[in-house]
Amino acid sequence: MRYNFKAIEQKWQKKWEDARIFEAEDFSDKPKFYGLVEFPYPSGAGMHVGHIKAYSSIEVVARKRRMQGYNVLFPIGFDAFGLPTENYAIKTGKHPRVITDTNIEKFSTQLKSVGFSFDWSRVVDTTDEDYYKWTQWIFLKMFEKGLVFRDNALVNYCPHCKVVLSNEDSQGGKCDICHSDVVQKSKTVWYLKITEYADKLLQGLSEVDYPENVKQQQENWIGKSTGAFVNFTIDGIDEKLEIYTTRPDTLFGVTFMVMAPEHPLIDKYADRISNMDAIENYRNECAKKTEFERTQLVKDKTGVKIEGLEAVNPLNGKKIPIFIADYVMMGYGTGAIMAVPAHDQRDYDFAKEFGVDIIEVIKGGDISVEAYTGDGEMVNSDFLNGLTKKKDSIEKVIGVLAERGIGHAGVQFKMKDWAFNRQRYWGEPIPLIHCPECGIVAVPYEELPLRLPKVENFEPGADGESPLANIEAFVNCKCPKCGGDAKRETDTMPQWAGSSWYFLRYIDPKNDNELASMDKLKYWMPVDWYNGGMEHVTRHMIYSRFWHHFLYDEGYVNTAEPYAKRSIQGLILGPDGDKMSKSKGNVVDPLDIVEDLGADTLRTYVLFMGDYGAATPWNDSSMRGCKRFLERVASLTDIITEGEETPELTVPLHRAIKKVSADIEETKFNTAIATLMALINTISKVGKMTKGELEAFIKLLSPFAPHLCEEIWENLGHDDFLALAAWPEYDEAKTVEDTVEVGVQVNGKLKNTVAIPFNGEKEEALSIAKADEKVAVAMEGKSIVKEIYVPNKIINFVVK
RNA sequence: GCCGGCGUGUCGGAAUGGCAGACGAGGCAGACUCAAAAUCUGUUGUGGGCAACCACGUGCGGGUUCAAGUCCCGCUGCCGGCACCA
Repeated sequence: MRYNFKAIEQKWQKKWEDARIFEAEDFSDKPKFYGLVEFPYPSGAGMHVGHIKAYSSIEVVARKRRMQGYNVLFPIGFDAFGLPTENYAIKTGKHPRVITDTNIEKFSTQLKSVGFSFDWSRVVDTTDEDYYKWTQWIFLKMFEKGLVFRDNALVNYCPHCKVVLSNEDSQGGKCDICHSDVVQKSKTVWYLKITEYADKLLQGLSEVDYPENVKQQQENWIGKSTGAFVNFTIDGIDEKLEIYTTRPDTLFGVTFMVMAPEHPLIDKYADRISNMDAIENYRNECAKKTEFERTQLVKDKTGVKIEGLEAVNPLNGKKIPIFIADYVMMGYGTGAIMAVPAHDQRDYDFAKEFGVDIIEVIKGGDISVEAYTGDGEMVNSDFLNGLTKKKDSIEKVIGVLAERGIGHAGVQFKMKDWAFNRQRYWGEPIPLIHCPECGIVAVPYEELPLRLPKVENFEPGADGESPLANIEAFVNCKCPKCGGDAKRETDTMPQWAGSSWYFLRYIDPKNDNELASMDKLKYWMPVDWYNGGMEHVTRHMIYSRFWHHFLYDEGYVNTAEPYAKRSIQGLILGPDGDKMSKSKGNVVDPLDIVEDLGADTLRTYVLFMGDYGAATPWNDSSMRGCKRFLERVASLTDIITEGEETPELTVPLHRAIKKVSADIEETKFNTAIATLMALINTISKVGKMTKGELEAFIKLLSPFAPHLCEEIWENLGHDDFLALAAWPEYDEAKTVEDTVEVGVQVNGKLKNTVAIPFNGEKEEALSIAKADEKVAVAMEGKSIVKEIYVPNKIINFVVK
């Protein structure tokens, strides 16, 4: 058969679409499989090779599952709210709606040209008002449950994008969108209380099948620590200074206190502080630093002593100085710490800088050199003296603190609440109303969706206000509670809102009454296998697990965890080994490859190019090798011979079925394809194969190169779809030869290989090995000390 | 600093403790061709040897084992994440 990929690919894409064979059936007696890929942001640039790699994995699994008799849901949609579209709208004057529709159209055409077996009848678009109605609905449910709150606090702010960012959106102190340095700004913003779910998000990790590094990264991000809250007092005032510590066992070693520069107690007692000028100066300096700069200087501690206030250690009544220093953050714990220089390196550095006492309470280190953080005998510590285990000391001291009412055990999380509003147009309007009488009031459910109003100008206001703030018809409204004049919230939700639940909508995309029906959810959930990128582990994956846990608690979904299994694709690098980027000019356009070499070659290559999880450079000639392979497959129709079986091919074929089937399950696509390449090499040497053998071959290849395989299938006389044919089975007995080649070693050095009966007896195997000339030469004149025989693997003679 | 992961030919990469380098690319040689491309065949870890063959070889040093790329200890380099988190 000649391999005319262009004609073949167009032909089968049309046939699949016309026959609607990839549309999932709700409810069915077949076992279900829900395979999910991260839906794309429909940018104007179109598809990237990274999309192809990301989608090809679940594509292969989904195609295999269909052939294995599963009812498969493999949907696609568009995560279309976001800044690039809005910025493009500002630049061109086109409406984001128009831009989004154009881009979705473009993406759909491109995705179809690669032949992905998506269910196109369930497409969701997060910017569709029938979709974001439910995004707003979930938000209101959270509001009802007290998970939405407003607070004035220091937030991450991107001066370039003029927008407030969440912690997840400003990792490493850089804006996730434009990569400018983020600054800290005091602002009143909306938060979602994700921290209330921190423990559940942590616990849930034990019941899902995620790669170990993914779990670890989430654990790290959540950052649970256990310790104690302790109330120090301020001398002479009826005021407590609460701190959080993981080392309450060192309480007798406290020699000073440190508060974050922004700590509210400073302003409260400003009149008692004699050096407010110095303190204000220091605060100003800190405010000027970016988050990044503030975390840079690890060794050189700065700070100012508060003159006029002294703290009292609640255990021994000792008076100790209080400092402010920027190594203590307002956003973690209570914004104040007890400092134990003898047993904490940061406190040690600070104490050395400021000449504060260092009191050893745990023996074992040399505190004249550095802080000691290990275990040891407690000293200078009253009732703790003599204890030697940290665990025991902590337990005892927490008991005493509780007894005396000055402290208690507690946990802290590094994860912060989710700053949830953006001063932007192209997002879901936040369905809340500010009423001068009633306060914050929810938009009634029956008024959802709260639609984005038409505007002319998408520019954010100079004072950091959302473009919606200028639309009077939108802003001015009646309070749903009291009926009086009120104003709408004008900020919109962040980009991550719509993607936090989209996988639920695929299950019931046209439901007007609920986000998805419970019956359908019970049939399809959880997602059986979700593939995506590492960059979403501490963003989208955390957010969507949070929302899903919430929906589970409220009884709207049937599982706590949304994703049963997660896999990660590695980056495709440019041919030069650098990350692909327009500025470097090393970007590969997948559509060019579809045009020049075909979709089947592209699909096969992105999975063959290397370890699926690793970053791999692009290589054009290596891809042409995949094209050559497919051409050889096409030509197999020329060597078909009559008969049931080609004896020389039986074992290689059964082995390939076993290997390819197993490799796909482990995302080892590269070795699955390599197995088929090796098999075709064997077939070429044999020079002939039966129709049945070719059918088995193309079934194995079809998830990777479906168009070509369908064409061959049709050529072989079938009028049904190969995509729905049965996945081949292997016979374990046929995966082994009667005889096996095993290596024969003398003192661990390979001397030769010999043919031994499969699972042969030791005596027989050893005598065959000894009869081998090279082995005999190597052992000549020596006596055998030990004989090792591992059936079908190795023979080793230890000689002296 | 802490937590992960990795280090194998010219390159991408294979190897449940059991014949290191599957498969692909690239190179070299040959066939076809006026020629080139495409295609096909052979060859391709390093060193030595005309050869059969011999020695060496998975970042470095040690260890366990009949046997180590794989397991253990120490070091080193790279990648990713977290980070004055109290």
